[in-house]
Amino acid sequence: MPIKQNYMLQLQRIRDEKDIIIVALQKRNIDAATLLEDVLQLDEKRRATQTKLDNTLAESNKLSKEIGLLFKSGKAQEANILKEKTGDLKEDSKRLGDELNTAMEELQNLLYQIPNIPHDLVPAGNTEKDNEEVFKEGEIPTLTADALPHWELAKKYGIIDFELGVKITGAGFPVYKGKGARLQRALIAYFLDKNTEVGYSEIQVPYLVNEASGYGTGQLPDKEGQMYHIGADDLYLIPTAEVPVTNIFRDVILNESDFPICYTGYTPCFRREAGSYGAHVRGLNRLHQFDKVEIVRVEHPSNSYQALDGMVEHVKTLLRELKLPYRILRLCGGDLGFTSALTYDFEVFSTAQDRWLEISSVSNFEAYQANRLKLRFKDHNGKNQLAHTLNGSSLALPRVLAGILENCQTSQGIRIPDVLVPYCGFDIIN
RNA sequence: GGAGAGGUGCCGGAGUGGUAACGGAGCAGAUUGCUAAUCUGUCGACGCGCAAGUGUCGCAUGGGUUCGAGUCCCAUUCUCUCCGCCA
Repeated sequence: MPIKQNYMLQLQRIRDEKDIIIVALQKRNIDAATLLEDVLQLDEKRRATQTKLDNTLAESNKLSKEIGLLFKSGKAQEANILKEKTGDLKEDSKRLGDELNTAMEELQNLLYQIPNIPHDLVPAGNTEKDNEEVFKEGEIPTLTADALPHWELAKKYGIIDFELGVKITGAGFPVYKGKGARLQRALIAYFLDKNTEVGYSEIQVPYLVNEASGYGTGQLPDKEGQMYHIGADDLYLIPTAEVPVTNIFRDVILNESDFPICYTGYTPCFRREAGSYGAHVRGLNRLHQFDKVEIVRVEHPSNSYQALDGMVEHVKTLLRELKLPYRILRLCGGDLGFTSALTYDFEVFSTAQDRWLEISSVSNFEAYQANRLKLRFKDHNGKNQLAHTLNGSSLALPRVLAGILENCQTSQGIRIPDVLVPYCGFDIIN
């Protein structure tokens, strides 16, 4: 009888460090005490059941073997006597097996409710107001009185058509035209080139993923309603390239020498954004479909924070070259993603809107995703350990575009940042 | 969409009801005077144990038959080949 083989390495940590975990999760404003207690109790029940089941099965295996040998040597009568003794064992093992599966399922459901444990650096706090600004760079231009927000500029120069998108699909699906479309393509190519230059290998992945992949990176079950779901085939449109790229490593056991693993990929991203309305979703601020270039790393646990810093530095160089004013925030516990241990958000300043727009989110998931993915590596002792996964946007296109339009507007038109000119083939939109 | 074949460990590949051959890779240990060879060991998950160890489960997935299932039955799924359709 097959027993479900869920991977529960998290359990060991909960057993060992329950109190530490409870304290750490308080940063997320979660009181996990009861939940963890339930987990431990259920775990105990599960282990007790498993021991009983193992013993029952061992006995019945032994009997079967004996029966086999008796039949072989022609002692059918003795064999038949033994046969009669197997009935109870069979019943017991069926009952225990069912109990075990139920316990494991319940346990798994509880474990899915536990978010990642925040890193020490994560500041306490509830909302985005409590995020900690750790870096700021770039000149915020002084705009003239007739400066326009990007959606007006987009209309004025005919480069983005929001209404047309509404006609074809609905709100949040803009149509990029002419130089607008070309600028998007230029940004994608530029980002991919910059990423590959520093060692990320370019990859193209599917835009639809199955349920297992959604669970692997943690979008499921936490963000069930945020992804577009194709019912007929039970597939999800990806909300980020993180999902397909990281799931490359689902059920994989790496060698230590495989590290570091660095991928970059461009994909469109699809998000339902259920529940977000209002002025803040105007123009390119919040879309249902947008383009993004992503970087993903799989690292040895001892190196993952160094890798995180490296990713942050790399994203900085992109914004520096684009000459956009930006800042970096260390997300507080309340704003931290479910699966992340430490996240840095990059925000570009939208001059005409007088607000900051998130354009990148760089995170270390430590072993959280690896636990779900069963992504491990063999350490020098031959033991399997969970690897660490990281990812970051480099970058999300629409808000970069908004930043360029608003910050680079002049009376002559939109001045394209120098680094993009070779990719665009023009230096001004007018 | 129709028809057929198939899914066995890291890879290759046997196994048609009695408890996963064999070959290779990688890794570890031992040994040998040296770009290497040889020998031995070596899959994963979970439980118990300080440990040595030991038990259970795993042959695509889920059920079923049986004292016993890789092997038989049912369902699902994926891959390949041919046909159809098609960028």
